[in-house]
Amino acid sequence: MMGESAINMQTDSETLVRPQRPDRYDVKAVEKRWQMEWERQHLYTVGSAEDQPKFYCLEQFPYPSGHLHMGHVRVYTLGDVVARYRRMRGYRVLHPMGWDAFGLPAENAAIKSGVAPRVSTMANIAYMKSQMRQMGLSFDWTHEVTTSEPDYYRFTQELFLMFYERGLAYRKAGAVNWCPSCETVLANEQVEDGVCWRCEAPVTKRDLTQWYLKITDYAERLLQDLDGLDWPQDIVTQQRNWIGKSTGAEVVFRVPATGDAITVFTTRPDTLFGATYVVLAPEHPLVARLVADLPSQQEVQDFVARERVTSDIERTAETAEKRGIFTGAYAEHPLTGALVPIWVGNYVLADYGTGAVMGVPSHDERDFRFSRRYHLPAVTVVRPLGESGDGFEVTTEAYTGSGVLVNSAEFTGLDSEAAKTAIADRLWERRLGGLRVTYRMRDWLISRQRYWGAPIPIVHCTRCGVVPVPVSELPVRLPEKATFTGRGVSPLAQDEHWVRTACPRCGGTAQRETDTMDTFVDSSWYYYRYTSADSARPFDPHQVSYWMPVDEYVGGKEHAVLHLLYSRFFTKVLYDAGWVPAEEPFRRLLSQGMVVYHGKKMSKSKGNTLSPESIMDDWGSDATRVFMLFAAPPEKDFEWKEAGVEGAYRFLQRVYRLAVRDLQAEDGPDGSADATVRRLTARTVHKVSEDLNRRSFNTAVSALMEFTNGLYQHWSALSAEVHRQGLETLTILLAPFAPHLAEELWHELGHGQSVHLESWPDYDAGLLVDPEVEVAVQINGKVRFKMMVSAELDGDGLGAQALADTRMVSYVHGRQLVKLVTVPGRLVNVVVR
RNA sequence: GCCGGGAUGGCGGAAUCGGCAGACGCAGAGGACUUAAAAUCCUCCAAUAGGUGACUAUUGUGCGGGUUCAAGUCCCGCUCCCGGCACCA
Repeated sequence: MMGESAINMQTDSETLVRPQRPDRYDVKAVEKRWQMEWERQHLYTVGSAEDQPKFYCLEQFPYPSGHLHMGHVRVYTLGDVVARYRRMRGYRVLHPMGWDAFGLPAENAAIKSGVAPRVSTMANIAYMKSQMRQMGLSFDWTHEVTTSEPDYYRFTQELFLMFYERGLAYRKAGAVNWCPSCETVLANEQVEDGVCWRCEAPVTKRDLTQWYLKITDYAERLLQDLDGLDWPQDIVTQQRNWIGKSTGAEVVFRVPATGDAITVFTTRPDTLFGATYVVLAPEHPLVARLVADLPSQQEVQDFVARERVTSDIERTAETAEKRGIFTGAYAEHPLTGALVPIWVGNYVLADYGTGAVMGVPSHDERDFRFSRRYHLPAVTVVRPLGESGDGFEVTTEAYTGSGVLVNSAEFTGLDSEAAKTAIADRLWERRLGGLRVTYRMRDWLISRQRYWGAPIPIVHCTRCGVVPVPVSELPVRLPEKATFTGRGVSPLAQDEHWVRTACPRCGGTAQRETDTMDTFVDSSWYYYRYTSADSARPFDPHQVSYWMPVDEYVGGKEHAVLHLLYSRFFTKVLYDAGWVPAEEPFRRLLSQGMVVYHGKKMSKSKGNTLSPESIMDDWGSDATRVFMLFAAPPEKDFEWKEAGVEGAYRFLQRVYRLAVRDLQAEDGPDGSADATVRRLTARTVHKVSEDLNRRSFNTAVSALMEFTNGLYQHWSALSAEVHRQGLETLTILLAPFAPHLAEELWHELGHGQSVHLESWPDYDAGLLVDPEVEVAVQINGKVRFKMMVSAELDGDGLGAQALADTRMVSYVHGRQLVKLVTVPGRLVNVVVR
């Protein structure tokens, strides 16, 4: 109650402060009117004319949190300008929107307030959709998808089954990332600096049997195909680093005492003769067997147990000490036959390479420190190229560079590169290893112990084991009621009625899988569903082959190795299954920067949030859009400034006043500025088109401002025809940026049809160059004066005219002309001595 | 440590292929209109020195070198900032 009256008072005082004036348009009324009109006309529903070239313009769909934030306003504005521009350029444009609607916040809200996730989600969607309408975004809502609805997630489940059939979905027991705050597991991509990407709680480890998607099978293709993408360099690099290809060799160390073999991975097989010990990760499966009958057994088991409870952050910290313990067992060096001790060490990662390394103290910094601490021997086997003779010996720090091999039997004298292959070849001959490529990327863990996600369509039968739910029985629906405790197990597991089911294979009693899928699975294929949102299949193959790939994808950088990597993986699997025609989903990517406020990223905890609705109320959607576009290039972060929106608002009002005045303008006295303004008009069309093609929205807006300034400057000397032509061109060019004002002006200009159905203007290329141009005259590289010349004047003529200029005399007097450089239309440089 | 991106007036930014650095906007100053203010329209606005002045000279794109008739842009060597990865064998 109190809040409401406060809001009313504010509205009243605003009306008092800002009364309507004849020289201003009523932003709110104009924007509202056209939003309703566009909707009535279904203006942005994709047309049926398949003879036009297609353009798929996509922006990352939001999680329906309840309100749009400034980041959303920026992405959707950028995408909307692209979509509107392409439509006017004659493309058939698909510009859909939908909801990434599964996720933890809805479930956490349910725990707190008792409102069912689906109820709060749907309410949030309704509100955010109204905000998008208020922004004047040209979405085609007939393609809307909501990932949490059964008619979407049944297909998410079907895709999971397709992955399962192709051997790309599997269950595995192991230590997994656990977020104690979200009470669920996380994929590797979702752990950033040891903390949960969503809630920033430190991630711990748990031993669980979980479902994975085999993204590692696609590592090489995901890496290779990066080359063909029109993506920003930093995103490509991040993906490349994440995949982390590394070329080296596998080396087998036999354990004579037990008959086992330890395989290690190394990128430096050339240093093999310097290997003086072998280290296993604490989690390595061989550890227990190796120590089984040794006196060290208890001690080693204690060490392993201790290391396994240490968190990843602690264990992988730069400063972490290298701890290890000798197992008491020995392995045989594959080429020298020497017995080397087998250690267990905390610095060896279980899930990279083979989970075991060879220790080469002289040529690896970690091994060097480890060997010093535990007094393990070191042998120098690589001599740097600069060093002469055999005297070189590693003493105070490891030498990790390449060079010439020493102390390496018959390989001595080879350079490192040659030795890598020579040694790998020898290992291969002896069946003790060979060349090998590994990747840093791990398989994608998709199980989540939460309710608000797509149930994994699997049944566990006591007789048949893991059985997929037949496609005909999809969707596996979420139970409508659930008990939300937020305690470590999926709420689905507590619903006995839901869990109990019949085995699809034998009909016996069975239990449903109670984990749901990571929401990144939902968002890995939504852009396919958009093309045919009402299809009875996951998507219509004809629509997909027509629309895909996405021509322009706009989104945030934070998804560089999350959504953008998963979607590429999904697309490759769909391609292999013959479901889609293209191997890459997003041809072109525009990754937009953050909107910063008071110097910091906006967040509730920092208390520096800005509400889009109040800004749009104050200044209107058009001004908000124009400022967003004008303030900075799209990929850069920018600081939200009230004065900046005000500037955009002023610009739009200025355009409006120009139109109102020019509509009443008589012929100027002589039309003497007609030619100038015709050229300015052509130049502006050219500039704005070029800028939109290269996504330089800020300079496009500035060109529109210059155009407006030019029309103001010359208005009294224009014929009525040029007045009108200038004004109509300005209105059309403004349409993608400020759609409401453009529409209003277009109708004021007497047109009955929407400006958004107009074609993008052409221009006469002959008008781009002024007949007279100003060229700079440099003497020895310094601009000394300028002169007006005909634009056609060639280099020789230009040089002659510059030298003949009276102002030239004082500069060249008594000096010798060394060189004359001319750039027609731009400058002359006279070099004298 | 490795990888990527960046540094331009008081501020956001522009300069697309090596060719007049600072477009456009914000802030600021002045003028017009007004009883006055706001709003609007017009003009000025890198620094330093000189000149009443139109102007002239010098310096200037993080720092130091280089290539070139000409460098914000290309090359070499640094500094700092932002982002990503990081005991990955």
